[in-house]
Amino acid sequence: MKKVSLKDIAIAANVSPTTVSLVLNNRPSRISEAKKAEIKALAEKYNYVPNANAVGLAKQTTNTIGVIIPDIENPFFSGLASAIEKELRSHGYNIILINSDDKLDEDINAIRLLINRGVDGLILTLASESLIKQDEIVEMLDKSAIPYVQVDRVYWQKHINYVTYNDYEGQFALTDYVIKKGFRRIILLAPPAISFHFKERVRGFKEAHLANKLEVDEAMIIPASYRYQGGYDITETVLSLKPDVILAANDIVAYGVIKRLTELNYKVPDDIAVTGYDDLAFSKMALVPLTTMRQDTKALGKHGVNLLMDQIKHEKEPKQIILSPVFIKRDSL
Amino acid sequence: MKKVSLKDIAIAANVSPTTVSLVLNNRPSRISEAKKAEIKALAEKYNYVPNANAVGLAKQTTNTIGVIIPDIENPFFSGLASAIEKELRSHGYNIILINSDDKLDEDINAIRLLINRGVDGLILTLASESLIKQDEIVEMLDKSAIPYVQVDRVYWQKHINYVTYNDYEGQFALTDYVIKKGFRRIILLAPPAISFHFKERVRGFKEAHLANKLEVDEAMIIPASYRYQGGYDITETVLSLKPDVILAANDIVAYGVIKRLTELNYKVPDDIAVTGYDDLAFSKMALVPLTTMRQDTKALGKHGVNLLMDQIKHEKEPKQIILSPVFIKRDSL
DNA sequence: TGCAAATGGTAAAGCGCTTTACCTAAACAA
DNA sequence: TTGTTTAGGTAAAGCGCTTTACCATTTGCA
Repeated sequence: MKKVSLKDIAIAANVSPTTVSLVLNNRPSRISEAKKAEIKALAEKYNYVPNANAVGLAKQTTNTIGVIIPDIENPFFSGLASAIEKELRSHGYNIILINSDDKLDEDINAIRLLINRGVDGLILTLASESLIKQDEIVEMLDKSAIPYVQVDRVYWQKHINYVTYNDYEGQFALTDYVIKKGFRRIILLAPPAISFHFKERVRGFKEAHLANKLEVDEAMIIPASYRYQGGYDITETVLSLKPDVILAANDIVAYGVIKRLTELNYKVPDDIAVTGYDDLAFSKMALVPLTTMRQDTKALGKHGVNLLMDQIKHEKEPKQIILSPVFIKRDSL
Repeated sequence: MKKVSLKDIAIAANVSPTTVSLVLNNRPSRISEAKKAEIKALAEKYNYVPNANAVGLAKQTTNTIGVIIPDIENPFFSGLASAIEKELRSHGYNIILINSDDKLDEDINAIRLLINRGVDGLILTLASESLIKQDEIVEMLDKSAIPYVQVDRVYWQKHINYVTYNDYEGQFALTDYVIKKGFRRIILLAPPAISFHFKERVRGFKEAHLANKLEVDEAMIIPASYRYQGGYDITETVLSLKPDVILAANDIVAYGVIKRLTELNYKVPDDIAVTGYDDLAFSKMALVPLTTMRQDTKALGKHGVNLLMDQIKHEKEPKQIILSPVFIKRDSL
């Protein structure tokens, strides 16, 4: 029942361990095809699995990727985290996942810790406030010489690998749709003002108005929160603006809004329409199925991991990926 | 920026690597307290982190735990999986997670694979059908000499570590509550007949009737499914039994039932009441907040991991834990 | 025929740690 | 004085793999 080692295979094949290693790793070498086949067959037969610790030790690699996520309780990020985990696992990597609580200090500590732990790469979705200390963070990362990629929240720097969604395009599409539907008192419950997404969402909102020859009322743009409670709390205030539709920063906020609207005896979408953003998995089972822009966390995770693998395994040039969200029509509008 | 090694500490402290290893691992040894303190201080100062691969290689351990889960799409199991992962991570372990699709063959393959990979331990929630081949599976596990624990779905064997919830107690409490509320046409949408939980749930259901001096109508006990679609599909059939309350096997099934009932113009709970089982996280945000029995996946995961750690690190006697579910009153009844 | 190049490998060091067996000097006992 | 403990360490092997430099043969070619 003992595990077979590379040495065992070597003995069985009557060659040196070197040869077996070379063959099984498909290294360029001058081993004859016959021996190669024989060794591979033996490895297969004995169900040989390399000892990851030994490989890691010899190669000076930990087989571990550090992942930093701002808020694992948020279904968008938990979806993202699990997408990243699954994808990394399929590449044979272990994961150290750190929840930064959307705090800059935690981010910096976490990055230090992960570098110190000797991770082979980093996948980062940093705290909103990290934008301020962007330079410092980038320097720290670059100096470590550890490959990294940014996901969802990105610094837009050309030497950094990143993948994110096109906020401008998404918010434009949503707003345009609403305007063409005839709505005129449109509230944008924007992401927090310091967030990575605020600017482009607002730009999309405004340009959609201009494209439809409508004036933009700045008062209708309200930077808010990403949380359920935030949507719930702000709803009553927003009502004083007499909206006929509320474009929430994400699905969760939309649910908060809908909950409060329902309590206040407004019917959604008959009295006031609401849209979300993200298209979370449970949106179909929810109180009111949500009209929203889909941002697929699987895609984000997959591309993020692929970018990192390109860095680690092939040392490719940095690459940037900007995905397009997809408009999803349901009942909330 | 290079990582400090044990040797570096040894040089700094002017002792041998052996000494450093002994001290930092708190091994029984004859190193003076003064040196111990000095070495620990240096390790701290230089931010020394042992190379996991080297430790693993020397100790002949992989620092990896295998986890088998039947259906990661099911929120109960995804909650369980993430609880287990979090807990294992906090103990410094890596995880190989395998989704068996609730299939016996996949379970057996997965167990083989994990043993072969040399995992340090296993956490298992096996396929329902695995009950049939219980002996074979247990033999395979025991022969491997790798510590393992069963979670949620367990074989009730005294030499196996396991943690699960008390189904009898939960179903009794729920049924009793319903009866005392005055309901009489009570449907039990039981778990699948071959499942680990069927028997005890049914027993709880029956004994609650007896305790209230009511006859049990076997026709009202319907083995069903664990899935949303299962609940949805069976609802129309069940209506011919003129129920006034439907006790679903879990929350997901309850949502399926409620969805279908709503489509058929029944009001929940006014026309027909519905209860769930599990208390999934999103039950609060749902169409109808669900009355249910809470089975905390965090607790399950935590106890499971702790049991395993007891085996691995302290070689304790096998232990069994049976948790009590908690009744949660909401609006669906 | 003689030498370079190609062919087909292998020896051995080293990755960073753990662990077992051993060493030396001082303290103590007889 | 000599032998025995005790205190306080250390040397060195080994975990399973990768990798670099180095061998032997055989073949090709002038």
